[in-house]
Amino acid sequence: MRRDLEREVVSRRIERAHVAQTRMLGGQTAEELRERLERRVVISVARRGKFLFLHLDSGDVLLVHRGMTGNLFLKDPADPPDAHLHLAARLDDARELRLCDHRGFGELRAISLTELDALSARLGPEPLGPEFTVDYLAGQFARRTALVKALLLNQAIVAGLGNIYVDEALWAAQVHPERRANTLRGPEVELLRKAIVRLIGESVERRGTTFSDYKDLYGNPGGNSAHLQVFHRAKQPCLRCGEPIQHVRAAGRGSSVCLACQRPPAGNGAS
DNA sequence: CGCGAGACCTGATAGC
DNA sequence: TGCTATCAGGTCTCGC
Repeated sequence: MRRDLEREVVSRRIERAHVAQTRMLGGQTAEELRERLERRVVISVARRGKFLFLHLDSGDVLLVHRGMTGNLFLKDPADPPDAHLHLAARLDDARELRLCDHRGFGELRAISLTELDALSARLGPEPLGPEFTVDYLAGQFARRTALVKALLLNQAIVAGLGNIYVDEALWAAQVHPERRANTLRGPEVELLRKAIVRLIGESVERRGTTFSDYKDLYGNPGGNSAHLQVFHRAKQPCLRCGEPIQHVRAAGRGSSVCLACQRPPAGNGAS
C-alpha cells in the first residue's frame, strides 16, 4: 500500500477534503483535519508497523491506520460514494483518495513530526529491519510469561504483525500459540523469526493478503491469500502432516493450528 | 507491572 | 423466510 501511494500521490496537491466526524479522528475535529489537509502537497509516504504516514509540505503528517476493515482507494470523484466513507481527498490530477472503513476501528488524523516520533518510539522493530534479530526476540520472550501468540500480536514487541501472519508464522515454526513465551527454546525462536521475515517479505511482494475486505488502492485483492498455509483452513488437511487444521481461541483471537505439528503445552486442557 | 477479558463498531453468515 | 447468535484483518482500557 505504501509503495502504491508513493507512486500515485507524491507531488499531488490536496485541493479539497471531505472528512466525516467519527471516533477514527481520535478527538480531532473533522474541520481541523480538513484545514490541515487542504492545499497541501504530499511530499512522501512512509510506513511504520501498520501505520501509514503521508508527509505534507506544511510539515504535518496525515496518519492512517486501517484497523480491521479500512481501505484506501484512488477513484474518480464521479464514482459512486462508498459506504462508511471517512475521507475523500480531491487531488490536483482530478482523482480522489478515499478512506472507507465500515467498522471504524481505524485511525485518521493530522499529527506533527514530534507526535510521529513519539508514536513510532512506542512500536517494536520492523520485522524486515536490522533490529529484529534472534537475540532481540529471544530476549523479549525470556522475560515474558504471556502466550507467544499474544506477544507476536503486541506491536511493542514487533511492529506490523496481525492475526493472519502470526498464525502462519507459528505454524511454519511448529509452535503452538498457547505456549508461554518464556518456555520457547532457542531453535524455536530462530524458526519463528525466520518465518516472520520470510512471510512478511513474500506477502509484500504479492501485494498483501485479502481475507475478506482488504483491497489495494485500485480495488484489487492482494495476491498472498492463495499462499496461506493454515489461516482460515479449519477442517482442511494440514499441508505438512495431513491432520485436519483446528480452529481454537488463543490470546482472545480465533486461531488456526495443526495440533499434530504444533504441540500444545502441557496442562492445557481446553483447546 | 504484566496479563487477559471485555469494549468498541458494522456486517456477513450459520443455525434454528 | 427471517430471526438470533456468533464471528471478523485491531487496539485500548480496566480489573486482578
